[in-house]
Amino acid sequence: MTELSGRKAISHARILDVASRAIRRQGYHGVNVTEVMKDAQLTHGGFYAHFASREALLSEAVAQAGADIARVLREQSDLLVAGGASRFRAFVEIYLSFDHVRDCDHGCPVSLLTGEMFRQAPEVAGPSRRLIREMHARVKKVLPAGAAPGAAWVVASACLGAVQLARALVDDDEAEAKAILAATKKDLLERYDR
Amino acid sequence: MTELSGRKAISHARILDVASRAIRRQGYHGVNVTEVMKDAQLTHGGFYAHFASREALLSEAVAQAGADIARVLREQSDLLVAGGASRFRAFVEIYLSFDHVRDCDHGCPVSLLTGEMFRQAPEVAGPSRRLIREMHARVKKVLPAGAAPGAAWVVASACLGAVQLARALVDDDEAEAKAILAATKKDLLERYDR
DNA sequence: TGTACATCAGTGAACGCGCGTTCACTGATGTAC
DNA sequence: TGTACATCAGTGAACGCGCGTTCACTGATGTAC
Repeated sequence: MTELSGRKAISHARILDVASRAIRRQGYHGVNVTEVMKDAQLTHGGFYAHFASREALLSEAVAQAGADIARVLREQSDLLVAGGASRFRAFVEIYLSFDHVRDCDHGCPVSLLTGEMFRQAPEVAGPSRRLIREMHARVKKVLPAGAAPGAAWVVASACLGAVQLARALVDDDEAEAKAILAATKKDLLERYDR
Repeated sequence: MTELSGRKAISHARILDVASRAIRRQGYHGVNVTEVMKDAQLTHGGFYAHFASREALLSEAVAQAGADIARVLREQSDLLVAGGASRFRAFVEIYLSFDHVRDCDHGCPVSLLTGEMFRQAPEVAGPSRRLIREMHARVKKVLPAGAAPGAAWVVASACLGAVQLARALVDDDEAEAKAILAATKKDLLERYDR
């Protein structure tokens, strides 16, 4: 079993943390072994004592990003719910927030990687698809009981599309990016929040 | 002015055609100068007589892909409309078709590139954003007159998200991919078609 | 109509750099007795 | 408690390959007279 407090395990976790941010900010192909190791305060030579290959790193980094965003969504959602919001509203407010569009490093990996998933090797595509299914399950859980079958996919599609479009335009026209988020938020809340 | 029937112009168009398919299938970073030139039946040495740099090619290839999909949508849409469909229904049926998910080479570049747009250099991001705006305008044009402001962004987001999710899952679970498309199609038609 | 010359599109070899991967080695930590 | 040895995590140099870019050259086309 992995000795979680061992020196090597600590390095491993630090590499993964760095990589899970890099893969979100720069995409699958933007992850650079040398750069990741440097950011984790190590030299690149030691990389292969931790991972069998760059692809193995990508695969673990995707999973790490998924665990990250699950925790963040849970924590922020709990806060909003404590303030009186429904679970559904909390999800929508967080996912379609301007901060989420802006802060790629800690954003939802589904919104940052889905467009490239079908181009990845099986070893990387597998864990990536898992994130999509987790997001789908998350949405399903917060939807009101009477929602149509398929509603969770509809909501997930809307959120994913809106965040991606906003991100693509934000540097060029911030107001338009915000308008996309606002329109989608309004639409989803009117239809599903209660 | 460009002599469109000249030998060089013909080669240029062939390179662009190849590149506009490659960029959709393989993404921005997947476009390889040597490979594109080879597929255009030329040697890679001649590339810089046609383009100032690889990025210049990407920029033109994006625009070419946009022109391509505009034509395809227009043609296919006219057929469906001739068969009795509304313009809105035609758009939704085409965009959310299984063929569109499968045939990346000739698919809508917005669905294939949006996730990576914010990571591109300005020279490439500019023409890319233009495609998003064209898609938005296209949706706006086919929406019923009374639609809420922002409805075009909502519809565009839904279509974009659904196609991307379906593409990411189709190799793993074809039925699920089809279910995503069907749910989104049904939802959009119920809300906006008449 | 023919000759000489200039221009043009494309060829193919080479260059340089980045990056994934390998490996001999070092210094620190742990263990046997 | 101390000594000798083994193991472990990380270092830093090097290798090999892919790929964007450059360039001298070739063969074809166009032009002047």
